[in-house]
Amino acid sequence: MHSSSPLEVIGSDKREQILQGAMQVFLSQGYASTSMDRVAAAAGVSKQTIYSYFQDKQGLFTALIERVTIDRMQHIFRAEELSDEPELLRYFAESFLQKMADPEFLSLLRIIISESARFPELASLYTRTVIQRGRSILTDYFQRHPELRIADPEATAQIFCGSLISFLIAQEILYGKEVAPLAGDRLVNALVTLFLDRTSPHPN
Amino acid sequence: MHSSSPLEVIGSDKREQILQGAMQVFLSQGYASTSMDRVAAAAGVSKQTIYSYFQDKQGLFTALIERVTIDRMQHIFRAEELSDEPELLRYFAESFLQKMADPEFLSLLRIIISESARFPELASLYTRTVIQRGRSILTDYFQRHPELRIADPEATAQIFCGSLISFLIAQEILYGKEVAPLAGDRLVNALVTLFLDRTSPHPN
DNA sequence: GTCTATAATCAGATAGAC
DNA sequence: GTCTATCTGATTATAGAC
Repeated sequence: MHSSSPLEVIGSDKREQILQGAMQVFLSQGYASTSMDRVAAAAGVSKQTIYSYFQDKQGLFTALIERVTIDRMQHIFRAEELSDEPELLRYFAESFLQKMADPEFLSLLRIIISESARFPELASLYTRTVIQRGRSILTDYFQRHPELRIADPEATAQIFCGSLISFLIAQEILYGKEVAPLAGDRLVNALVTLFLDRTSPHPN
Repeated sequence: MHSSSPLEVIGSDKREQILQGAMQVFLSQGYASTSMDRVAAAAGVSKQTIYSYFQDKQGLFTALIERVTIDRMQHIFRAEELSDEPELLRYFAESFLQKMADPEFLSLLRIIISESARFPELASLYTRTVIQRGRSILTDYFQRHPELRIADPEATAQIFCGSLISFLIAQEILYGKEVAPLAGDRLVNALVTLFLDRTSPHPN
């Protein structure tokens, strides 16, 4: 650990290469169905090279998922500072839905759920970063907007985020797109309406 | 098939026995990590007996999941006729949450998501029975209650069911119970409030 | 019909050449 | 440091005894 190129900070190149290959295979095949041979082939290195960078299959998988989880979390909530405009509820829903609809994020969500029993610490990490984060942003927003008359900001934030996530699971993972299609626009409209109509009672 | 214990009526006994064993192992270990040896041991039969009732591992898994899906669906929506009382929204949420919180249902949901790529037809069946069913019950309800001013009943029904399902995923599968606990009562209250407050504007 | 024993394949992990 | 070749054990599926 004393070899001293100035830019060594970025971590080893081969390690990155292995993680890239591992990502392709693990995210599409799942943990148990992924063989180290396929990871080696996808990464373009030999198996022994993988074992020199990672202790075993579990170690590789854990390192990979931890990294992808942190990456995705930062990407989704990057500078997502909710200002105080009322239309920001809609903006949050739209951008949340759009960002989480990318294949890599959906694969991550699927594998986190799949392996939640075998790797509870990964599921817990996911909950603490992605889910908790989204919930607390909205909780803060509801607390700063008493005119929305949200009695329980935390539970309501869970409802808001949860309806978006389960929409993605149903449509994109469980083939709802083909079986019972529902446009994302309609979901966002219905969701925002549910909240915004509370400020101005209907003219009746 | 001529051994004649009086209780032989229940359809092939061995087939049922195999499915029971398969359920234990598949639902807890997932598809790829389940070996036919363990299924045989759990069912108390030999491997060859399994192969005489089912074509192969995929065939056994498919038959099992199809049956469990239909079973659970009928159990959850049994006589769940939504009458027209307004408090039925709360009753629906409570009973939905309670029935879906049982371990067998959660394991089924988890494995359906896990294997959605390898067994798309199982995911599609799940969507058509469980998800579509819940959504359409609520869609009908919203359509029969125009005083709730639901512009898009279908999308709104998806939001209602979705927030319940994702709550279970977060709390029960992704260790939210330990990391960021949130009581079911609070979720149901917040959810119902969101809908019922729309009928009677606030006194302001 | 059901079991024991076995075939053929493939997995994760390691040893040793360069 | 990286690769080729290999070991050990487990897996799916089948053949043949009773």
